[in-house]
Amino acid sequence: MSAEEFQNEAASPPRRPRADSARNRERLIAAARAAFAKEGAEASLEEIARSAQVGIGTLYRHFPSRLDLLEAVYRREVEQLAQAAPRLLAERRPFEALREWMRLSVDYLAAKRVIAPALAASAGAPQIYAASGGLITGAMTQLVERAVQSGEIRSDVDASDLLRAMVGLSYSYTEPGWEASARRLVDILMDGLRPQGR
Amino acid sequence: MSAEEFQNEAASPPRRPRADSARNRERLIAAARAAFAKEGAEASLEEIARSAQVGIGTLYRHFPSRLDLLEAVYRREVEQLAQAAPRLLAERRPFEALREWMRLSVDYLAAKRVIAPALAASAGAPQIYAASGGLITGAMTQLVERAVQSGEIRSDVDASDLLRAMVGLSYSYTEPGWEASARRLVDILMDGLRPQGR
DNA sequence: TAGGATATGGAGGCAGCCTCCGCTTTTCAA
DNA sequence: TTGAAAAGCGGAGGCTGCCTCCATATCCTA
Repeated sequence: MSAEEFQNEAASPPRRPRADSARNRERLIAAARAAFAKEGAEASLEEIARSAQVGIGTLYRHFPSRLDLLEAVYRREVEQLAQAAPRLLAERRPFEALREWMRLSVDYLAAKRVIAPALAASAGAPQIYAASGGLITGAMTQLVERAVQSGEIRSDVDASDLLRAMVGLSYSYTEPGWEASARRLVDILMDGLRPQGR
Repeated sequence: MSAEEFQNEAASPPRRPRADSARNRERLIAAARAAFAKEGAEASLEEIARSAQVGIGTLYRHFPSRLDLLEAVYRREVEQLAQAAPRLLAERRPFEALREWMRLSVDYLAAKRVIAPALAASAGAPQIYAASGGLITGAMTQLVERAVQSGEIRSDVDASDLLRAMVGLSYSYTEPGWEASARRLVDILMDGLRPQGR
């Protein structure tokens, strides 16, 4: 190891990241989110850079591969979904919080639907899913526990039941109108969750 | 309608399709099958044409879109799987025929796995799936009935049970070693099917 | 405010998509 | 068998997207 390298490692005081860099990163994620939702995982990266008003080189520095960008979008989606749980619980009654959260999760499934096949073709999928699974389950547990405690839903369900139901919702992925159908099913499910039927 | 057109429709003795055309079509399907299995649904069409030793123009005439080619490969796969059932039943004992057929179906799932996401992004999926579902169910029914009749498997199962099990097998699609795992599960399942446990 | 670290963006080279049309092969009627 | 028309072939060419590279611009720290 050379002298400079050693110095780099030992003495470098970590600079604050540049403001424009962070801003461009955000723009890219937002543009990518929209593009992937609209065009699928094969959306043109040059088009994404254009719509983020950023050079193609900038896109590639932040996200060296398509998968990196896909992953960033997915991660963001998961984080937002997880963060929504406590916010919803603070804002409304537990039952409505749960219902609203389930609705939000339909968007999450839309993202996952796009990303899963792309991710499947690569290594590194495990870590991403493991992290996201934990966040989702945690959020769900909060919501279900509160709703059970308040007596607004039956007490013999837990987060894993709803998780399974969500997977079921997403099973009809390939159909054209699946999102509308999934939303309808959320309502039905929520009605079914009320103590002693309605 | 013009005079020529009328004549075309009424009096034209249908020419035999050209031999080279049929041959090239077969070559293309075979090359595409290999390429899609190896590279996924995004395999290069020019590469497929090259490996079929056919011009790119020929590929496009036979299969105007990537989806058409994908569909032809899938349809072929389904037909072969369905045709394998009676052949296996003629060749070996019903239990072994069923086991072998289940193993073959892992390859079919591999094809479906590649094609489903591509098909999902388009219209026209319904007809394809409807036709394939019927063929598969028919083949399975034959195999199960014969194995039950001969007393080689328990009598309280039917084709739809196995179909469901197959879907379950394919559930872990995204994992890297899913094919090996699926094959192992086939064996376990077959053991479980023996009358009174083994 | 200067100077260096950091980030930008787009030109350019490459590959894949798809169309178009001049040329070749096959079929069929005589 | 032959010859002409139908059918099919194939690849050049135009276009778009992928990704790299580096001269230039911007930001952070002192």
